[in-house]
Amino acid sequence: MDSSEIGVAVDLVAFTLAGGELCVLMGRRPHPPYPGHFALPGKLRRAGVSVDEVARDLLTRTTGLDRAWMEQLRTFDRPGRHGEAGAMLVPGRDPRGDVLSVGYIAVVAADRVRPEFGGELGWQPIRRLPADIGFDHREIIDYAVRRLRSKLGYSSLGFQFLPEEFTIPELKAMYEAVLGISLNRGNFWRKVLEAGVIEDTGKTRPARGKPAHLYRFTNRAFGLLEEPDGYIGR
Amino acid sequence: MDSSEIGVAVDLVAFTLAGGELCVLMGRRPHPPYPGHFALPGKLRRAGVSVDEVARDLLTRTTGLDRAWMEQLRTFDRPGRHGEAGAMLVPGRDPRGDVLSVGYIAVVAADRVRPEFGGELGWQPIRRLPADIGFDHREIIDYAVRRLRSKLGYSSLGFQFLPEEFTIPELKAMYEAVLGISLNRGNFWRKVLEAGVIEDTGKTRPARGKPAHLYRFTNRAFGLLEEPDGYIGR
DNA sequence: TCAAAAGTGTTGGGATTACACCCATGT
DNA sequence: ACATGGGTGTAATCCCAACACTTTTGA
Repeated sequence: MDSSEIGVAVDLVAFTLAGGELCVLMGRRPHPPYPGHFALPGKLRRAGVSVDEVARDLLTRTTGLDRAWMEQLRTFDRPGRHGEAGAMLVPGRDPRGDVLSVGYIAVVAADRVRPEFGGELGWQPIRRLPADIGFDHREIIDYAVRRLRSKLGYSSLGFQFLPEEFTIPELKAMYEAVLGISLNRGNFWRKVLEAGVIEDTGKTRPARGKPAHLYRFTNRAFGLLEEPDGYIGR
Repeated sequence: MDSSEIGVAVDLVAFTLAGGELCVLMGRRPHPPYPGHFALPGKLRRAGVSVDEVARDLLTRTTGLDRAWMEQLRTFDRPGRHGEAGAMLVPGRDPRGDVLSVGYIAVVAADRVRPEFGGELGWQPIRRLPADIGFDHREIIDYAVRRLRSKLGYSSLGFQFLPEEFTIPELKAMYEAVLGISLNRGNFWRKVLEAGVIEDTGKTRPARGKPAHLYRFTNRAFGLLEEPDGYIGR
């Protein structure tokens, strides 16, 4: 890439629930820049291919899934500062050149995750992220976590973490893992049932005590309120 | 621009209150593409200059202001579809080529607006937008209005529409104009005073009836809750 | 029969809503 | 004095957090 050209990259922040914790998909970089560092899955946008398509391709290549909840996060841009003679004074977000990154956020159901896919990739718990993260990817992840937590409150996004059928305690555990707080059992119950967004399947799942009812998500109530903000894909 | 290259543009959605209505800054295009159509102020990003800087420069060139509340909105990208022979099948968002746009949103105080600046530019009321808007700028504006209305509820953004000193009825009128709804006078009063985000200046402004107190914004209360981006933590 | 986890009911208080009423000023 | 718009009080209601209690299973 010529130094006067601008590159456009797409970086993907894919979340899942693993081991009861909120995790993000990252890999260890084999080559410079930032060799040995962790980084988000990323790819350069080529002419004629939209960033949405690049993000979807990234998701498929890294998780094996071709459909999941995704939306654009933000564009991250910090070019390097050059002096009179053209020497670099302050490095930008990508040492290779002037590359801006369009961040995407994805949520993957725990039972759909295939960790072996994509070679070096793995799920990193958000509460114990590696210290050596390349580029500005730590900043991108922090921003993505805030957006995720925020959207959990006013959208049906949370159900994307769960399998087709789930119990209310599992639903509660998901909220607690993502938000990083603990919720009141009784109040959570009433709230989620009165919202009318889940329906009983009639089945139950054995537990250590009383078996729990299995529910499934129904978009009946959310559908009216939720905007088609960033839903990509069918 | 070569057909295999990617262009990065910045488009600015600048809002203000004019004539008691929410308005957006637009100009009429003198040249193709979309000659005679309305469009947002926009500019190509050149190497070494961040999109933030381009957006700030756009604001200065169009409104004469060098500081105002601004934030990145989203990146809009829809390249054209080409057939086997390279012929265009479906046009993209910019007929000139493969240009993605990083949208920005700005809020300008009504008393700071200089409509004569920037030649052809003018403020268009959001409720009566022109039918002939070029590119995908109508989509960008609609998205920006939704974001603006949403952020009004959980951030101090609204005060950016008003001059340094304002009355509570003026504050209420601003909220009503931006949200497009009417609010209860008495409840608005209590809510805004109990929030502790404004302080009395001691001065009054004459009105048709009883003179109204002049207040000024104090970020004391918001400062603790508001994060850099506007997300409120708990 | 006891522990563990699912599921339900009750209650007090803070926030929101609707609306009535008083106050200060120009004409 | 009266119309106009600023400013205040209050009762009804809704929502929510806290917490105690009951139910159903496995060991």
